[in-house]
Amino acid sequence: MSKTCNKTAKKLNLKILMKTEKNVKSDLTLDAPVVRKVQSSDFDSLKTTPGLLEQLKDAPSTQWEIDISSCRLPYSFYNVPCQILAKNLLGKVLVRKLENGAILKGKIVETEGYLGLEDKASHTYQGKVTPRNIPMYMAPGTIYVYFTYGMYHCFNISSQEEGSAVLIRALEPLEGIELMRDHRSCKPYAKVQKKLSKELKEHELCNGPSKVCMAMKLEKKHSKYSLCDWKELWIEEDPTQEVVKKIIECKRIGIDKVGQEWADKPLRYYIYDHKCVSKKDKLAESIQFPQYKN
DNA sequence: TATAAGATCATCT
DNA sequence: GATGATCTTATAG
Repeated sequence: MSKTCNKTAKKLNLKILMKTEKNVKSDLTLDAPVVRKVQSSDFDSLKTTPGLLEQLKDAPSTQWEIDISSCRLPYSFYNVPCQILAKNLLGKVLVRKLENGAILKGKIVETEGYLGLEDKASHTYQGKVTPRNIPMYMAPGTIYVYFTYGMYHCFNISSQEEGSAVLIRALEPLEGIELMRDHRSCKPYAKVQKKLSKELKEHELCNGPSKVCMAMKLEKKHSKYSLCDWKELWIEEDPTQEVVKKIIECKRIGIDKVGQEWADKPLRYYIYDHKCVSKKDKLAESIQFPQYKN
């Protein structure tokens, strides 16, 4: 590295390690230098590291693949502010094409917005950059699936603002329901593959962010593909054209530790009175729709 | 219906 | 070495 580069890197507090067998884990596939640690204000340096923000590509190629995904929503749908996208996603249909050709569909009924750099609950708070959260900085519509609690995944979609994304928290199963049940019937534990104690009801198949990932077979290896052109996942309009009128806005789930200001922001959205929502907020419901008594 | 505890490990500090 | 944008089961009311 030249003197100038060193100086720049030092100025940015940016630590770049060249890719070696030793320091790169299997989930990192970039040939470019890998950003290992970046100080809070250095997210801008992402743009100057070649290849770092490039999406993975695997577009539909057969005529059938092109045909079945021809109704996918375009880039312009995702290229809007996070909170708008989170609300607009309600009522849309998430379509998953498995490698064996099976199709799974679910209507999105619950989402959460993570606003990016300012949002204390966001993985990208203060411009933090790690190998895991890079998809949040990528073009709107990029898939971000992360692994959590030792055995679960959560599926997000990047939106317009730097580092922002929408978490998909719940779906209403529409198609491929028996397959979803199969995918959900085994515990996610790596070693103890026990069956669940009871048969899951339809509304229990995707009523939580990790349940969505289990049912739809979404894993972290799917991160960095785009909903705009990946052949295995996309979003469509609801063919029934049902208008989503009653949207509840309330605080997000499971982020109390970040402090009241951000924990309490109304960034969770769900379709009122929908059976597949993971957790209803009775207080928010009674305030926003007082005419419908709980 | 509500709450608590335990599972389990990649990721980050 | 600590933690977590969760889920399931058990228990209490």
